[in-house]
Amino acid sequence: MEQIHIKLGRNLKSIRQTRGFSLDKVSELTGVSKAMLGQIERGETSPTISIIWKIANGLRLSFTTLIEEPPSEIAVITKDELEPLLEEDGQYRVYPMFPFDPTKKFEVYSVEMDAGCTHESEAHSPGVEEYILVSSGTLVIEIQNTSYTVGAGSAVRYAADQPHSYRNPGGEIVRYDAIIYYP
Amino acid sequence: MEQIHIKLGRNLKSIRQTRGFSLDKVSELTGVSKAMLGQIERGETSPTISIIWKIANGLRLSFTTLIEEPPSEIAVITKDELEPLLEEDGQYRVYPMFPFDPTKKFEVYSVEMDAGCTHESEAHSPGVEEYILVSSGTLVIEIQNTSYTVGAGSAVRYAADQPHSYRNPGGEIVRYDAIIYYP
DNA sequence: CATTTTCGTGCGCTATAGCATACAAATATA
DNA sequence: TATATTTGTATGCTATAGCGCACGAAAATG
Repeated sequence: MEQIHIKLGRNLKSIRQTRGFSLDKVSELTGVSKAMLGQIERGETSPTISIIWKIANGLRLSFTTLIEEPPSEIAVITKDELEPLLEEDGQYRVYPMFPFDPTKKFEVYSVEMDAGCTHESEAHSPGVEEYILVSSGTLVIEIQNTSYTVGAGSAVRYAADQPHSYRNPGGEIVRYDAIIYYP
Repeated sequence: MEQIHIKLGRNLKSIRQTRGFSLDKVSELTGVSKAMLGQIERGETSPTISIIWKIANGLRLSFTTLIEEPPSEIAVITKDELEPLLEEDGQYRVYPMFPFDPTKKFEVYSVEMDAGCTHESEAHSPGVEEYILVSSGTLVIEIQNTSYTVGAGSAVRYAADQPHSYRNPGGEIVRYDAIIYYP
């Protein structure tokens, strides 16, 4: 994950420049010192929320405008370059394809489960939903004492604010993609 | 304006408690020290954006969730308790009824113009819009070398990214409400 | 050109963000 | 009731956020 204050600096500088402001002008509008503004733009510092608030106020910016990723950027991720999270003795491997990002509301990862493997998952917070898309093998999901069998090409959605478990009963590896949505 | 870090602390504490987490648990989830989390909740400190980022990430919260005002609060504002911004020798008085708030995208103020007064306004940033509702008297707005006469009960909307001026040609006071929208 | 003004960065200093640790109160376990 | 365990707070200490000021480069003005 790229450092947040780098993003902040880039955004601030681009906003300032498109408006044709100097650091002095922004300092006057926001009450933040010119030197500090320069450091923020260069990503040399991680400002406090008070300073960010002053900047957002003085420049009449919404909070997210300062933090958000500049739109439409292409990101290609391959499993090879990712370090999987290993559980169940390495038989359950989680690849964080699109890790959680506070400016969004979800995260996406791919999972590989070896034959015969079982994985228990704790209850998440209320309102959290999981979307599972099985791409190969057959996955059994148990939730509220009921088992759901999901073959390759099928998908499930369920409220994840309760304990649930994944099981690969077959003889071959199971692969699925999971989307976790946070309300 | 209430200090932002007070709000942040309140929100964080309420989120933590509804999820039934201890400070230790949150510290473990976020990588932020327990002591710091306590201080943030008590509003004793203004954390840096890096820390807020860690918290949002660890708790799977959107950025705004931490900052936003708890919904549905009643706020009553009267002009009497507001200090107006005086311009044009006090003949042009601006009352900030709902000052800009980075979690919203607009601000609202009421204006009083004495008889014969004129006020010039600089061009705002691109995309900014102004909504004017005249409540008493007659206001003349000049924009792009064209004059628009707006009587009591009427309203105007225009792109404010160009110079514009307000004039009260009549013999009585003019009052109007203005909404400034920032894209 | 010479001179002034405007711009961004570098410097030294103070206040405070942030950590690890220790502590006191409350709750749980015996 | 005594003993752990878990809670939040208080205490130094270090790193750094944030300021005012001054500097050199660039642009503007004469």
